[in-house]
Amino acid sequence: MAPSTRSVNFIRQIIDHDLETGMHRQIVTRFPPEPNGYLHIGHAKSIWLNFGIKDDYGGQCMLRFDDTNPEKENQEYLDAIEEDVRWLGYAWTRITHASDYFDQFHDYAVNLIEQGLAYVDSQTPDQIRSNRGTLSEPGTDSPYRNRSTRENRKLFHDMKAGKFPDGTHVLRARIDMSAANLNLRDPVLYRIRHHEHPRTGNRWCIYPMYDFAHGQADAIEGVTHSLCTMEFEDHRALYDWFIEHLPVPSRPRQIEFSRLNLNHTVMSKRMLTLLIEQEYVSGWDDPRLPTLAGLRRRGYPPESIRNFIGAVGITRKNNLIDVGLLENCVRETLDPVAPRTMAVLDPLKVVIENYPEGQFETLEVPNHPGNPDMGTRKITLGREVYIERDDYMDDPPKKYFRLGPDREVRLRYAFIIRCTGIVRDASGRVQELRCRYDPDTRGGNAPSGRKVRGIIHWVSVQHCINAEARLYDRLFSSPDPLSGDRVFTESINPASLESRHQCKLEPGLGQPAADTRYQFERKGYFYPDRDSRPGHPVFNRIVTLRDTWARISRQRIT
RNA sequence: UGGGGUGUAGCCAAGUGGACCAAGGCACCGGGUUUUGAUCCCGGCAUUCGGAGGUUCGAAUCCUCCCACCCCAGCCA
Repeated sequence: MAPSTRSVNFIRQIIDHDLETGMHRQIVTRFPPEPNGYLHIGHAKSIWLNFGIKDDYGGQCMLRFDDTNPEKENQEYLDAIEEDVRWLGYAWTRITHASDYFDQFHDYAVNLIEQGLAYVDSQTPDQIRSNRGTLSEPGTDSPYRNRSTRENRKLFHDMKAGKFPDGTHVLRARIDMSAANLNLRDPVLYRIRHHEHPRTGNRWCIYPMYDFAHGQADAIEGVTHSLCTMEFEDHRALYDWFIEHLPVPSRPRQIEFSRLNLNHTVMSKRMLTLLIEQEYVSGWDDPRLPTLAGLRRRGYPPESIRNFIGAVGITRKNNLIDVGLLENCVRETLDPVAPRTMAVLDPLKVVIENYPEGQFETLEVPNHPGNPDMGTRKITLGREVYIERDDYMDDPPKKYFRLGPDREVRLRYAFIIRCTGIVRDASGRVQELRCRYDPDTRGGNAPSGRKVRGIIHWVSVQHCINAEARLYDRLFSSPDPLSGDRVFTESINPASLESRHQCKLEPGLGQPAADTRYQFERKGYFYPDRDSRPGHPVFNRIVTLRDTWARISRQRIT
């Protein structure tokens, strides 16, 4: 982005101000995922924001696992999250866990009890709910709200000691049951959960709620700006209440921004989990998913995701961003660096009748037309080649520049050929093309001065390798699958994955370079999948090239 | 009918009362270059900022009212 167009998002403006006024000397942020699922591109926004601030301001950023609910969290997720953050290109100052501070949180809770600001409530969950009131009516005080400090201290101690079953008591803050902000109606601080925790094992049977853990963890870590998404805005009053009433070591400030929404996909962990469990997709790293693991497997370079987030920006507005913008970001990062190669995804055999049988010739071609530094490679041409099936039409429409009966086209980097015959199978389907080539048109321009508009890619029948290509498209046909009253899985795009098993590739692709995304000329960017086996390469299509012809032919139809 | 937010082009998004008859990106529409219908390049794309009033010499920016959309009633985060 040019300097003149660069603007600073509202959070950085706040930080700049806090630095100028001397409120802070160093900025500390944190990225606080709950380890109950894999990270997706929405998290990338938060990661980009928090770690980006750390990097640009010479500050600190913690990777903090918000592990306050042992029933949903596990080690697999902890590991995956670390890997994804690292892959995205960020380094944390420290890894921490909310559970690192369980002792401290407990002491804070006792502190509130001593101040008369917390009490043990022994109502049932149903009673608590119905006594909370509604959006427009105040709640009702719990009959246990006025227990003595002594009694509360004892009960809380017994909760901690494991003397009660789950759900029998909770510790609540004593704030205001008639507050307009529901979060202030005596929120639950601790609940009993006889459940093993991935890190603290069986040491605890009471676990703090998010609201009671998050801000205090921020304060303990010296977080200066606690950045979270808009749905926590109503919680800020509670966040501040704890900070004010507890002897915390610092005073963090919560600032909210809006989460990222992408069209033609779903982002919520609940929906992603459902797609995986019901096997609509193959797992958390299915290349159709917006998870970081999925995007990584698909072939998205981390840089392209960072650029995308930067392009989208940080605001407080609801948004639904066009996935086309993401696709544009990959193309933009891949175009200058991806080595070119020719690959035929849907092969149609062409026999060049006037090319001598058994004869081959080698052509030296550039790996990147715009960057000679990327070198050249040698490819082989012979009498038989494969071309793309849709580079031939029996009855070509206007503006179709490719092959048709008695039409000419250039084989990229090689000769001009003319289609002189069509071989069909019993059903009439084109099985093979017979062509003649003009030996004077090798490589450069035609001596006759003849211009051929169409250039198509090809591969030598005798020299290509067979491969599988997985062509991905958006997972949902609907731009906003969760809207409307249909079940969201009904709008899953049946063509979101198309596997082609008979692709013909240049032989060099048998051993693809490590971590390299290739451009299959005219077809898109491709990345080797981990399902590849010796003799059976598998490539994922990251994204197609921009395709003006597809647009023109679409217009013709509509 | 309670509280909290947000409204600038099809999608994002700058703009923080005066050089705004409003940046930039994506998309879209032209045109040029091109042995990828790719890339690249040039041009077009809001007399108007959710609406209506008002303050001011001057308003997208301030005030008033109205409208629309989003979030909140887990012992989830």
